[in-house]
Amino acid sequence: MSEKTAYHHGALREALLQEGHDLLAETGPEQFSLNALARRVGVSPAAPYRHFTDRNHLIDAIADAGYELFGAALGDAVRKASDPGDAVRGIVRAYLSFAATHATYFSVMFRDRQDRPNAVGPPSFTTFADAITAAQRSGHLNPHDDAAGIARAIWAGVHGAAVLTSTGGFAKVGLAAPQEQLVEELVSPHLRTPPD
Amino acid sequence: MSEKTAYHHGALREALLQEGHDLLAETGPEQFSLNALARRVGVSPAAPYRHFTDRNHLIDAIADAGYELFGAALGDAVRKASDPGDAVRGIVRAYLSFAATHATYFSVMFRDRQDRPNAVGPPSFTTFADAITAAQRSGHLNPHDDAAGIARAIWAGVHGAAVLTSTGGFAKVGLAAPQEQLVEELVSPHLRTPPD
DNA sequence: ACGAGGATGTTAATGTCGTCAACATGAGTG
DNA sequence: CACTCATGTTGACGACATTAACATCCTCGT
Repeated sequence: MSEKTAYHHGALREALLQEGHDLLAETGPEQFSLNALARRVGVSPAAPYRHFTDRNHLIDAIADAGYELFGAALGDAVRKASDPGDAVRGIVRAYLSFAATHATYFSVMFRDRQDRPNAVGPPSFTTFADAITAAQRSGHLNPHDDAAGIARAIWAGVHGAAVLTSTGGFAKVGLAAPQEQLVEELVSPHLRTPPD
Repeated sequence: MSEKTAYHHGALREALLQEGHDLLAETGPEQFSLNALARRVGVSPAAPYRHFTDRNHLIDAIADAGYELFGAALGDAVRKASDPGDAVRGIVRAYLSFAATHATYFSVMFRDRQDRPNAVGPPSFTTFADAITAAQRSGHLNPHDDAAGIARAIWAGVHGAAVLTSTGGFAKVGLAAPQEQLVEELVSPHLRTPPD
């Protein structure tokens, strides 16, 4: 029960993560204010410190939630693919989609922390390297470089494309392009006609 | 003349830009404090407001200085190249070098401003598109896509590589690689044997 | 049932910050 | 030599992050 002033919020941690994400979407990571978040959730400015040691740890926790969503999206893309070549295309598409759809998570996931060990370990990214390796082994990728090199090139390409699209870098020089076209441009230089 | 408490600094604007860059290198853009900078330069906290409307405008001005250096570096690389194919390689190498050597500028150039028109217009980037177009016209690049598509792919690749190298993304999954190798991996998929 | 204690919130205080208004200085110009 | 505009200073305000000391209440062992 309880409908009046409950001294304890009950689910503060989750509320902070959820509303924190929304506030982050409105203000950006720099202007993000812990006090404002507390106000929004209806608790005192000191309350969040019972759940997060620090303003930065709260943002990091939100980033972690993003990493989970991200990893799931990439994993799904790989699982749904019909063959390893398609898996690479799918993972690239999923990467770009995530950056566009969950821009808030994306921006917070890749912000560089100066002091702390910068960002948490994104285990999701091994998914990437694995998919590339599988595709190359099955003969869908150009074997003239080693798998690690192709993984680097594709990962760099898709990450750069995500950043330059979301920050408007492409648009600013008249290079904006629809996502599906980007996927092709990023992947096809590394593909070769699959063997039968 | 003047060796004691000069009421006027004399070259505050430049001092703020220079020391601002150094402070930025130490603290990162988030922790960067205008008061601390003023202290460091030896003026009152309000003095910078005579030269910059805002904390953000000061950082933007530093970013602008970075854009100039960056544009010059890319331009030099193109000028020094022996042929258009080499120009592409050179520009990619210059991009990665800049991100590594001038990490402070780089990080501040590409931070996304939420409110304001995000970042200034980087005219340096047309250099990029131009070099790609020239290389393709001379037959050094694979013509199966249009020039804009190749420009997008290479730009995205090199930008992503710069970011993932400097933030440690590559290293974190055991994909770190020396710069010269990266250059090859990013450029060669788009090259074809030049015509004679 | 009940009471102790830990988890979770609150209040109050500290020091820093960004920013502004009001005032001071001083260099150059008529 | 007086004016004036650019450049600095002082002092103040409100917001912020963070902490210490105190309040509430849920849970669990008895």
